[in-house]
Amino acid sequence: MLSKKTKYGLKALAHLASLPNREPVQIAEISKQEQISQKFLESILLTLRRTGFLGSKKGKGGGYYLIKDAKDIQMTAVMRVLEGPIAMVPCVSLNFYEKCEDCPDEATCSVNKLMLKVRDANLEVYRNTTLQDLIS
Amino acid sequence: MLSKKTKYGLKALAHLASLPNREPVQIAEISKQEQISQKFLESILLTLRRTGFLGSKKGKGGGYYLIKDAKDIQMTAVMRVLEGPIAMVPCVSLNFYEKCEDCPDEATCSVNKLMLKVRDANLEVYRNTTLQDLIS
DNA sequence: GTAATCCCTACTAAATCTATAGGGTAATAT
DNA sequence: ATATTACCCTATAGATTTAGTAGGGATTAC
Repeated sequence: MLSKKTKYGLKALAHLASLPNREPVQIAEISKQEQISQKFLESILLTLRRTGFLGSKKGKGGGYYLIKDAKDIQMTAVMRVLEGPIAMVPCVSLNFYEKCEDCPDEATCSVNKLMLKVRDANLEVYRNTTLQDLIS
Repeated sequence: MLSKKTKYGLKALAHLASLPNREPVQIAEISKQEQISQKFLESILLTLRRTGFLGSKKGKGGGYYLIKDAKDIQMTAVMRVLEGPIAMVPCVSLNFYEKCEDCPDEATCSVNKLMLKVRDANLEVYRNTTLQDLIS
């Protein structure tokens, strides 16, 4: 299940990407238009700023704006930041690899086999999808 | 994240599929070999029996056994029973479709767009993978 | 200075996951 | 028959995660 955090984060990014320019947009504005709890959205946008997707401007007339072109923002990066590892088990994760305690041998593990395929399929999608592809 | 329920269920199915015949195997045996809490495994196997993957035999010499050939068991079916819907959001689910309350229009929703691709990629994997493919 | 706006930490209610407890029921070997 | 084995079923509880809420602090435009 996709978390609301990811869902809201994606919607916010798409919202910003669909604007003609990169003027700062206030949290309240996005929150209202996308029907998201303002305080929750606040923490999500903060995360997206810290991880390099957004810039922000304080004070009156401030808000958040995209730092890069929408076509240069891959879903792999967005999903990892918002949803966490793309792999469904740590033993097939590229960026967060961990051995399973209970699994004696990955090479013969049925779960590993299946989840490896799933990870590859998902990576393929996320790598080939940019923020730009989600708006239009 | 893959739930332990699914992980254990897959391991149990693979365990049964890797045996030369379809003699009943006791819960305790699977539990021990695959390092799974016996009581938890018990409830998982029960689910798999109720949903038509396993048969069981009571009394001495009893246990669980596969009802169908491993090559005839698609991962789509297994995953739906153990992990739930394959789609990450209900609005792109084939079997559990639900409209999002907060989303005015699916056709222009960025989350919908992305999750549709992800669902298709995952379905492709699960449809083309059988239990037989996981043992080798 | 003041109002607007983002920044940050801590806390909490609810849901979900991962079991565990404790028996009940059916089948089998003898 | 009876003891034994093993599956069948419900309820509950601890741990973790999710989805917020509360409350104030810092910065900027005017």
